[in-house]
Amino acid sequence: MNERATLKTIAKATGYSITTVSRALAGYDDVAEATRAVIQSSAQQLGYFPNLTARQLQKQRTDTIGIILPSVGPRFADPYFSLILAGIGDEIAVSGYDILISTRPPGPAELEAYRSIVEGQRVDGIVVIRTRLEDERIAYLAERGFPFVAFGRTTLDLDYPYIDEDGEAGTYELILHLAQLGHERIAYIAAPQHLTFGYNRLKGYKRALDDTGLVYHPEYVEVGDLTRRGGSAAAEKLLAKPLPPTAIVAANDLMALGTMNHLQQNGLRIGIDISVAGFDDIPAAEALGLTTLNQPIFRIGHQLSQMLLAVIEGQHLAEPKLVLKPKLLIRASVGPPA
Amino acid sequence: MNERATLKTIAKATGYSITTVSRALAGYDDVAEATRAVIQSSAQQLGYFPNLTARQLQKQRTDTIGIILPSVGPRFADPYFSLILAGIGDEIAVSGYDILISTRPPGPAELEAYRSIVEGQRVDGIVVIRTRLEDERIAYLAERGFPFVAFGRTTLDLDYPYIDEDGEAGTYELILHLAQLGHERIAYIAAPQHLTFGYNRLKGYKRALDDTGLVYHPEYVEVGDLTRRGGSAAAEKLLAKPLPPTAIVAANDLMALGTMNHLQQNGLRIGIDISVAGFDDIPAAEALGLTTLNQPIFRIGHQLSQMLLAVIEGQHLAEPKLVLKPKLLIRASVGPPA
DNA sequence: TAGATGCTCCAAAACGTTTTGGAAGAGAGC
DNA sequence: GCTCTCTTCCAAAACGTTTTGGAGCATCTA
Repeated sequence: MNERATLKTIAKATGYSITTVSRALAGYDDVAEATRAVIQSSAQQLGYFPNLTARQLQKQRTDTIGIILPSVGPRFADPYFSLILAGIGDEIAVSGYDILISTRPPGPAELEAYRSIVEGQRVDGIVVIRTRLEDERIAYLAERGFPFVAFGRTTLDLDYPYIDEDGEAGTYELILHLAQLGHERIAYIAAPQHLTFGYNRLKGYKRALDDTGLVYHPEYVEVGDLTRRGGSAAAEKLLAKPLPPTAIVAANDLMALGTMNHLQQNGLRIGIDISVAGFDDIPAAEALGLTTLNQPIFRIGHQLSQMLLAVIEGQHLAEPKLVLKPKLLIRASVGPPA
Repeated sequence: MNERATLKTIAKATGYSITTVSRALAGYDDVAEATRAVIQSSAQQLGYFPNLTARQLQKQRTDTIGIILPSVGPRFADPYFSLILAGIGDEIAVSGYDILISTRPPGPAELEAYRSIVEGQRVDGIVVIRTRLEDERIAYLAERGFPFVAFGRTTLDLDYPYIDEDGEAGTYELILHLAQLGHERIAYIAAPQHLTFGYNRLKGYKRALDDTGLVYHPEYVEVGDLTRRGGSAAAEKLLAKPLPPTAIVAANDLMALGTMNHLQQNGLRIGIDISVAGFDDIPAAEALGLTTLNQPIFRIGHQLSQMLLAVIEGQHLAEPKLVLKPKLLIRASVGPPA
């Protein structure tokens, strides 16, 4: 690395002051066009590029937004995260913003990362994804008054902008569909219940059972860890019941895939001997004919970006709270009970 | 946002100088334990947190590495990117680093982003992923002498650290396997040929045909855009040939999935009427029984991180160039020709 | 008692930028 | 000749940190 050209370098080279050099390059009109030309050509020749860190310090803004991701291995392979990230990154880029990503295990280190990023002034705003019912991250950001938007609601009594899916309504519709097909023993592989979406989706399951006159049996509900493996393990337990379910609904597609794996290994024909459904509509779902609920995560990422930028600029949000109903996609993995 | 506490605030509050406050908090031993205690408690009470931007400016390092991702919509959903990102992020985090992500469309804006991030001193190092045969990004970084590692080789005559898969050997082995099963018309859906991995994988295909006495027919090769849709479109063209292939190999799993979709829609049974194989072993591949080549992308991300950190610290790399052979996974999507 | 040694502390410079508040000089108007 | 207004420029402060190179003072040694 050869030494970098700074404003001072150019100032020395051209004989003008640092101020003038700065203003010339920034396009201010209190510098003569002739001098501007001289300065610009000198800058060009020296390969000058402004030190963005210094600029950030001075301007007190970073043109960067932060996202903290849960680590814990390849779980991140969860298409959910990559899609939302793509949506956010794509959209935020057109406004000239970048994304700062910290990966932390959930827990104290995670909150510490939020503090570090916020108090350390490394970003102008934050997107919180996969909210929890009592989300300390949101509590912190709201209390701190720092610009942020969330993908997901909480049970906290706080006023903050978010987008969320209506996981309850989606699951409700799906269960209803199964009930109408004649299923009476519908098992559910739930997501961890401290996660908002996990809680809401399970709520939809229970409400649908209620409304269709079916009884809610806790033994037909397993909690999974959102991975394929977890889905497979839960399916195994459900199949071992004295009276196995005729349909298994998973709280996300990844677990539904795991369920399908396990069922097939046991010689069951999906959609004929037993029905399976998921939630998310990840790319593999279509390929496998998995009945699921689609939410346009990529576009939600776009919208979250736009909302966050508005918040950062202190604009008033027309719709600070958005709850989107997912779309039921019926595919071959679901059929009437055997 | 209430006003932030700085070193100056603490200095005023405690009566010590900024220097002493700074050194007390940084743990230097030239400050009395009594004063340190006073300063620490004051910092605590004022909720002090160092401004990381200022620190970066002073220390001339950011503890951040940069990655520039191609934008272009949901394509990013490509599990490739999310996996490598997860691998890098996970590993880099344990050393206290963060990741700065810019998403740019390939082209001049992309190179500009590299310049901005490098010259603007926003990161200490960069990971270049999905290299191209003549990669201007690598040319730039190498010429600039900036710390970086790449996932992928180039044809440039430059000495830089990288990890790459042996896409040629992998594809070669796969084609060989098909040939041994008796396939004679093996079609290939290639990746764009300016991408290193695309070029290498196709090379393996050609070499395998040669070595097995099969003839390379250009009309059995389509170039796809790496998406499901692209795979499906390519498969359609291949099926329309006067003498359709008995096996279709795609340069990545996503296109293989698209191919499977298309074939199934046309009533063909995968692995029986026609064989399909991919490359990458994305999560869906196992679920669908897709024969493919596995490369441990997540772990490669880990290794790339470690290499980059070593480069940043100026260490000598034991193995600056690594080419990994992918592992052939034979699944139900492949069988003898009908 | 002079000098040396340790322990605490701090002023100032530095990182590289932007912004503030003029100053110097030229030309215009009276 | 004097004031006013433009135009062009710049010194200095500011953003918040770390580092450099001492200074002041008490205690110890010879």
